[in-house]
Formats: sequence, structure tokens, C-alpha cells
Amino acid sequence: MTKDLPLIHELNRNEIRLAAMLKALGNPVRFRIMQHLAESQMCITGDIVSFTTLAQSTVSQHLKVLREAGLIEGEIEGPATCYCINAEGVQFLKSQVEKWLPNCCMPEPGPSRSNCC
Amino acid sequence: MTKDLPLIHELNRNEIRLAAMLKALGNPVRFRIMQHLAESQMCITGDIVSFTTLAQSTVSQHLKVLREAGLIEGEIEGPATCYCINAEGVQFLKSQVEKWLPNCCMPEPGPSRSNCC
DNA sequence: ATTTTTTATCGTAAAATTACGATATAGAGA
DNA sequence: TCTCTATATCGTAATTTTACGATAAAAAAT
Repeated sequence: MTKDLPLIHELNRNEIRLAAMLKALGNPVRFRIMQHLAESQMCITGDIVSFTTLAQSTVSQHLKVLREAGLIEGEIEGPATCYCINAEGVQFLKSQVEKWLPNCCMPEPGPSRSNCC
Repeated sequence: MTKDLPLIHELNRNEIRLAAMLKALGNPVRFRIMQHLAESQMCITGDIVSFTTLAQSTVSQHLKVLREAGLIEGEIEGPATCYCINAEGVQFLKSQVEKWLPNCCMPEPGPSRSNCC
């Protein structure tokens, strides 16, 4: 009894990881948290909460999503938790996007025209 | 009476556009449709439906999301609609991701260690 | 003119996401 | 030990997303 899949050709492991990262970053709050984390370089915690107007529990949940997507890392530091960018994860994201759809979408000189039909 | 925002510093126009694209691509079905569209180069339509195991109306909805995110273009071709990659959109996505978080995440030689704390 | 083909949209149900307050946990400091 | 601080998790409500079938629209074919 196999669960019927939405696609004929499913995504491979890398593509699944990439899609999960894209999904995590598709949320404006998480997108902004990533920027903030990159700017502050050093790890933060309740600082991220006061950076937003959201409840502590909500932010904690967003951090969990980012962590599970492999985009940030958390380390317990006394009573607090210290977060930072997961360099390997962001690296992976960038390289995958760069390689993505190689056989299209070259920057065209001149007035842009559609590829369509 | 201003709606209270979830973030102190909201995203700018480019960042909003980027986040919308990431969100659209975060869905595995849409991710795969983009690949299929890039591979087939030429525009498709009900072909995309048979490429999936989903209902026609569901696929149509996914195509709408991709179109509104500026990732694909649709052109009415007789009774059908012909879709293709929006080169400018994909171009934008790639360049934005490339520029993203420049002050971190250089590939490190040697055994990887965390940036954290 | 009527039928067929192809696609978009509408209404709606199920599932997932996002948000909150309350509570649990765990270390630091008195 | 007891309290304070910082954070994660739980339960839950509101919203959004995803999916479907049915219907509408528009051009092509008969």
C-alpha cells in the first residue's frame, strides 16, 4: 500500500533539501531573522524576539524551522541559547540555486523578449 | 489605524519579491514544474497536468502562483495556454541569492567548525 | 450552430502554517 | 535551597495552503 505521490518524478535528496530551505526562507519573518543573524554575526537569542513584535514562543518556533532546514545552528549557552548562521547550509543553498536551471535564463542584451511560444 | 507589523524593519521591494519567489518554489510540486518547464524549453499546458498525478484545477492553481511570483509566463495559444520560464524572473532570483548574506558563509577549507559562540 | 477541447475560476473540505498564552525545563545567582 | 532568567514545548485558535469536482469561458473542429 504505497501512498500515491503528487508527481511522476519525485525530487532527489538534494532537491528536497533545497526546497525545504526555500520554503523556510519564503516566510518574511524568517527571511528577516536570517538577515539579522548574518548582520549580528555573533549568536543571539532573546535579542531576536525584541527585534520583532512577535511573541517569544512564535519566534522560538520560527527558529526551529530555520534550524531544521539547516540554515542556522543553536547552541545552549548557560540559560540562554545562542544562534548563528549555518555556513554550510547557506553555502549549499547558494551553490544549488546557482546550478539551478542551467539551460535557460541567460541574461539577454537588448530589449527583453519572452521565451514563450 | 495602522496594522501592526511582525517586524521592526520590514523588507524592501526586492526582498519582498525574492521572498515571494522562494515561497513559490518551496512547494515540491511547483519546484518540479519549474524543472519540467526548463527541460521542455518550449511552452506546455495540459502536458504539465499529465506530468503530475494531480487534478487539472490544482495544477492550474500552482501555475497561477508561479506566474504571480514572476517565475513563469503564460500566453494564450488558441484554446490552450502556453507556459514558459520567465527568464527575467529566474535571473532576478539567482542574482539576489548570489548577493545574499555576503558577509558570511565563505567555503572553509579543513574540518568545518561552527561559527557559533 | 453545435460540439469538442483546453484551461481558468468558483466553492469547499482537509491539512498545514502562524500566532498566542500558559507551562515546563534548566542553568545562574542569591 | 529558592528564585530569577531565558528558552523550548504544549494546547489551541485563526489563517493560509493545497486539493478536488463542478462550472464557466473561449477558440477550434465538425
